[in-house]
Amino acid sequence: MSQPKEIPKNYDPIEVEERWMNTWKKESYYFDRDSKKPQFIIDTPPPYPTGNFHIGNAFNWCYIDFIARYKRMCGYNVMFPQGWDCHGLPTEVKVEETHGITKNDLPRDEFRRMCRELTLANIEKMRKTMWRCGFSNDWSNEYITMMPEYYKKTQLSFLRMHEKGDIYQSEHPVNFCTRCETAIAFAEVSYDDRTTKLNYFNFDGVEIATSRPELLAACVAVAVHPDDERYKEISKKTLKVPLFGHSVRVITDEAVDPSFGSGAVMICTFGDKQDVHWWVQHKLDLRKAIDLSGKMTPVAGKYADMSSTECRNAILADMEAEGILIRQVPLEQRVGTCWRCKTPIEILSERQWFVKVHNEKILEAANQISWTPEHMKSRLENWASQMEWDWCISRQRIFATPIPVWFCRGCGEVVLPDEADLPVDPTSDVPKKPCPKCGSTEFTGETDVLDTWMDSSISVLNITGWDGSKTPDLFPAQIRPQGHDIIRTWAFYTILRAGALTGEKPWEEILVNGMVLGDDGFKMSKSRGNIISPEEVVAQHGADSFRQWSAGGAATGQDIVFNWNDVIAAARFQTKMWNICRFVVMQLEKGGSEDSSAAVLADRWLMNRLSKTEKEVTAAMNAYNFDAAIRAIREFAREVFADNYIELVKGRLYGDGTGRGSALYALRTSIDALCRMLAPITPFFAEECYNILTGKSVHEQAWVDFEYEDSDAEVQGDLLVKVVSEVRRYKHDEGFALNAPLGHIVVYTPYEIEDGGDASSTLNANVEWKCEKPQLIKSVSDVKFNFGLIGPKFRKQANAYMNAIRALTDDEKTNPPRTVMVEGSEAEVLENSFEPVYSYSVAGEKVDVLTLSDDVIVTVQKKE
RNA sequence: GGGCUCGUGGUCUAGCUGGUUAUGACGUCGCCUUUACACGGCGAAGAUCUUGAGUUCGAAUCUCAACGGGCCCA
Repeated sequence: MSQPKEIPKNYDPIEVEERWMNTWKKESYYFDRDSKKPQFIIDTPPPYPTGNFHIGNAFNWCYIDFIARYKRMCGYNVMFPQGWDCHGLPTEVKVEETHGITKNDLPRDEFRRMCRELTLANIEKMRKTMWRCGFSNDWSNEYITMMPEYYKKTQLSFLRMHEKGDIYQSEHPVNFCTRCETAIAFAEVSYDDRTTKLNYFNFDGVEIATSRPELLAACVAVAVHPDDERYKEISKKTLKVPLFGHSVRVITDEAVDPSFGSGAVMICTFGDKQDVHWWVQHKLDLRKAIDLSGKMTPVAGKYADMSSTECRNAILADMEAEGILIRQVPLEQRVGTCWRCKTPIEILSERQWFVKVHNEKILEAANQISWTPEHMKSRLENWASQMEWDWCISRQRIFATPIPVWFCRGCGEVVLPDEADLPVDPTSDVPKKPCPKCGSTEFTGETDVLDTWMDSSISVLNITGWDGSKTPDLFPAQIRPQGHDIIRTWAFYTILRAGALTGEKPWEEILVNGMVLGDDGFKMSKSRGNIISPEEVVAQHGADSFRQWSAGGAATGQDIVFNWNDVIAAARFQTKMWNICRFVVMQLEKGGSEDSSAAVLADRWLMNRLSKTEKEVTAAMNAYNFDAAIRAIREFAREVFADNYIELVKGRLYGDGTGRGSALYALRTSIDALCRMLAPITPFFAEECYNILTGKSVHEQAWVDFEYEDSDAEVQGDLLVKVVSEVRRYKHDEGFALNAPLGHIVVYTPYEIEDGGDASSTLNANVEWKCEKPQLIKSVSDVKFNFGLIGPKFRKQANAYMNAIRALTDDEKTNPPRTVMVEGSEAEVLENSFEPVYSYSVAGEKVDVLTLSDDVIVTVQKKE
């Protein structure tokens, strides 16, 4: 029994949450490496430290925290680590802005130091928000990808994959952002619609349509479809490129669309991905017309040094002057752009580092992983099966993990550091040994750095303790929770890297959540002004309400529209629960002996419902269906527990006669189970209630396992509840107050019911249960069919059969004949295929009659 | 253009391994200040389940098509 406490009348989520926030210890969430419990390791997404933990992150973290807390209660040794994926352009840009510099003004080290400082400050802000949201992160397993202890592992993974031949360097076309002056991976390309012009011009006698005239200098061939009659005689000939004068072949290829433009297309190095295809397939020359900064090269002759736009205009003008520009038509196209700065990407050929993509292995691993929701797997499959280029991992930036490589100035040999010397920065460190090939001691350090996904795609290896020596004991993790927007990046690359470094799948399961949309249904963006921050929601309604919204706002995997109403409804549910809790505590504190089991009908009925609810919630939590879990909890708490049960037993509780002890037992058992089931979703609220009730922490309790089956109590209790609610409705319809005294009620039922006086007290009437048929006049008002029986038997004649039954007399409906006529032939009347529905009227007595079902009749004799 | 996904009362949403009266929340309306709660209780109104076709005795649920939204991609 708890100490009597003054329980505040109102629940103040902000006060309660801040109090627990300051009481709880971070140590209680640490993963225990010596534990005998089964492990449950979560490969948490490392967010980009922008300084703002946005609502999409918070939603994602709610799911993770529900899982972490639930699994702890189920007896798992849980690791819920927190990572930070630090490297990247936005921080570089922010530092340049803040300090009014460009990255090339400073030594690389100095610039990196500034980036690190900003990142650490941002991380600190985000940690605060996460703790306020009640997330039970394991801060002893925090990792920060920009720190030497982490990027040392990134470099080690590079060495390992290089050793195996999975990493190579080559000159190959790559997507390139000429503004950021760096190569980018396909995953970093986004697409924008734009209108441009399709220019038809005379190409040495052949009409050609192009949207990129500025690439004329880079033209290496003209292609036509092999079956195109218009170009039969020019195929395999050579043409002279206008304005530039070099000669190019005419090739034929099935991929040319004869209906687009003139049906003849010029191939440039490189206008688009298709050009790259043709370039490889037909072994064409390489003419680089655009350089890394987006300027035209000497290959462009007199147009050299122009920007591509200037060059485009100049070439069009020159074509016009030469009279070879035929016409221009508007063209809708989607153009690939840099996802950071939206500059249209160019495809340039430069020396880059690549990781080999083994599609089949990735698909194989993906198939060994359990996907929730299942259909998300197809996104990875589609992406993997259409990958054509290897993963370009080199970037021409500064704030990133350096590629640990030197080039020998004597012989050009690639020189790698010893593993023991990691981490290294080849731009400032030097190899400790001379070149193994030529003995030279002169080296050039690689200035390219690694794609950030090279850091984050080893998150699971990092948290499981990979050091390069073997596959860690803790590997693979149990689950990867993440959004569907990064399936083709983070999920894909992680599977790739885990396969390359361990030969295994990275996790047993992946749980994919949806995106958070603004309350207007659109993606949140500054320009729409529909951004909502988690801090804003928490400040108004508390973290628990926000968490309930996350759980119940949408089915798992669906995009979720932010909705203040749902947050408010969640806060109201807590108020309701708070009052239930207060009621229970008040009753318990009134004293009196408490039974050790449920003895009275309503109590047994409640225990039966509680047991069913527990099973439903457990199944939902196991399947990560948090919406179903919170829905089942709310339904039990509100409808079953508060509105039906508590109203029913108040009579027994207010008195001190028999039956009070049984009710106290039922109240305590229910509230205890509710607190524990709510603990993962509303940790603050559940803790406050549980603490008041027991003085203990709910988060140290085991998950509910309440077995109770009592089918008599279920049937009879349902009837009791139904009778009470029907009479309430009757009172309402008759204009009585619900607690007005009513007189004499008789319930005729097919079985004996002993309700312990609950119906009488709750209805304020003398309720009598009679196991007999009432003396009433009965008539048949309708027929109820059993479709499950009639359908399969009669098939197409089902309707005709049912019509024949309806046409029977009332007497026949009660005592059916053997056969009826169905569509002109005699058909057997199926046993149990229908039952008559009766209505009743009164014989003699002056009572009102309520018909609950065929065999349950309630008569009400109002008080005189 | 392709893949995935969604389209359910005014709004948001559950159900979607086909079966009798389609879930809940917010909003609306009526009644009730009953000793846990008016941030409440009781009740009511409100849905051609986007459209069309098909399968079936029976479709919100399965199939196909169309229209519309979203995401990812070419």
